[in-house]
Amino acid sequence: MRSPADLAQVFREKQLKLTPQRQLLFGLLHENDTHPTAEGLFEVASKQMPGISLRTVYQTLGELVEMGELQSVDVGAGAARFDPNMGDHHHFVCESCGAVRDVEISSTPKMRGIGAEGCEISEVGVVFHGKCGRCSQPSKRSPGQQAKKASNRN
Amino acid sequence: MRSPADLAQVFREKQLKLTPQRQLLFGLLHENDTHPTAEGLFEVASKQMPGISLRTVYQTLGELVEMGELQSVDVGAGAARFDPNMGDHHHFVCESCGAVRDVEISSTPKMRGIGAEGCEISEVGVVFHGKCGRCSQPSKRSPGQQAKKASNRN
DNA sequence: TGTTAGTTCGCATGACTTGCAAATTGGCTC
DNA sequence: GAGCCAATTTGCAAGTCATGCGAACTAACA
Repeated sequence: MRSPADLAQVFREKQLKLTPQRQLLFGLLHENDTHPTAEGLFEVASKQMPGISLRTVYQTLGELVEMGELQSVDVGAGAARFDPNMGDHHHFVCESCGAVRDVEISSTPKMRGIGAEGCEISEVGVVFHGKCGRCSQPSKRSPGQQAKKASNRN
Repeated sequence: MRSPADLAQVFREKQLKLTPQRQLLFGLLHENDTHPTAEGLFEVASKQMPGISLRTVYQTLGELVEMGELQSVDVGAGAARFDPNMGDHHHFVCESCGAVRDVEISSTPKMRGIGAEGCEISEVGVVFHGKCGRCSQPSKRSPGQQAKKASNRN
């Protein structure tokens, strides 16, 4: 994802208005690698701009995804996550605390066998499930089961 | 997934009742490799047992997943899919017709880099998105955009 | 400053799923 | 076969996540 300043440029080119709501959301996403949900982003945004609507957050995130400036990640645990990292990467989901992390993999998997013929693959998504470093250490207190609600944590 | 007869045995062992609803659902799942949604399975089941409740379908599917006789597959396109194939495999989703297919992959991806240390991986899910053989053939009429509703098709 | 197309926002709605409690029933004993 | 009881089914309500709609608002340009 570009810097907020670059995004302003892109918006101008596309004749999209640079509203305070959008600026705030761009900024929050840019400084954020925790893969927040729309709801999570809304909560943070609300603190800085009390009147902002959840509807606007969904709207803006949807636009950014359409513009290819943001990707929507579905890790199969409730709400969609939003990831400003548009590089080639995949995700790890901690099933204990719900945190989502970007990961690299050693090689992109290839389909083979029955299903492979005649299919046009446009995208491959790899999601690792397990326990993150913090949650798998038995000595320290686990962050607890928050997978369904965790939204803006690391 | 076991045959319906074997399942009856398993149920008896676990002191679970063998109701007509369960028998019907086991049978339908067993003869089905289309990864139906709960709703899709309910529609088929309703034809053979008009009074059956969608609630019961969800309930029964949930039990089978808990028992490890069935897996719930979230391909990030609306409702969860249910897959009686418990072997090690992954999925291909046609973004045109919504069909879900089992696929094998050449090797299971490995995490590396920043995210890898200290994480306990319990499961790796790979989902290929693209167009299936039928939908990618320009000569034939495409089955159309049904990804959000397709439930029990191949 | 005036205009206007693009935005925001609240509400309603839709899809999917689960909780709850009453009614029903499978499987057991007598 | 009758009776019992816990498991199951069922309908309804409700929760979560996401989007459509239309009125009110506003950024950007003349």
